[in-house]
Amino acid sequence: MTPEILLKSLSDQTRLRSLMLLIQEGELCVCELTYALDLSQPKISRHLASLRDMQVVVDRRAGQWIYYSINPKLPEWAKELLQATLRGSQKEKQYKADMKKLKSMANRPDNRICV
Amino acid sequence: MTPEILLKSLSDQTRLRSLMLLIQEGELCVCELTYALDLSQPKISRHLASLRDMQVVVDRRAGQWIYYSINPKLPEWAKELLQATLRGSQKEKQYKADMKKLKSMANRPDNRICV
DNA sequence: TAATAATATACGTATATACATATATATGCT
DNA sequence: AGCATATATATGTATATACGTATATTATTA
Repeated sequence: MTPEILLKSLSDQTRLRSLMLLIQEGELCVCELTYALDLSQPKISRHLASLRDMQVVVDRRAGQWIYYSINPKLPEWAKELLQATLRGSQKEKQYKADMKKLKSMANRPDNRICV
Repeated sequence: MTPEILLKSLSDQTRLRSLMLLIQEGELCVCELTYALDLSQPKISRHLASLRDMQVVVDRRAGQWIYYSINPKLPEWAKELLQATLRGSQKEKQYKADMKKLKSMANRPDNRICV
């Protein structure tokens, strides 16, 4: 992982919003992100795929659902960068709205691994 | 300053390389960055202007030279994000080469404010 | 096995971003 | 004033990136 790759992954708003939720929630499936961010499924899927390709996140399949989470193997500087980003994001309206929407989602798949 | 803006400013390699040198050196003029990064003057100038517009850096004129430095008013999370980026960058070949080139520059303007 | 749900991908298009080159502006010096 | 140096900007072009829509894939359930 290089700063260039990690920063590129954070340079798009959809990926940034997704990652901020992932940091907070541990792991989320595509449908949860689609709902929370109010964006189309292909759009979320495409951005998550690019995050996976860049090894910023990892995925695991659980039945129909594919759960994404921050790659635990990220180097320390990268994790700290993400945490700093989160601290900055938590002041933003958009971030707060996203979290609220996520929490309000009915029928969230609950077979997740708790983190 | 928002994460979106700061991260966008870091998503281009020229801006990233410039910022990494600025963090280390305190302040640098356009000609020093042009030399250290081995890029055209307009390219450096354009990117520094965009960093200034985004308020990531500030500038001051000293005679013919215009010195750029990290905006001291950046919020804490942003400074920490930049430091984390620096820690990641210091492992990279490119970063090391840039620093080496900078140090090797003859006739660096020396009327800088020490930081 | 058919139908449904969740996710992924392909493809054409639109937009943003960076680039090189040329030119303009500002300062210092003689 | 005239010239050199440092920096900035304008312009057209190329490239990267994101987008919407349609379709494919994979797993579950009836």
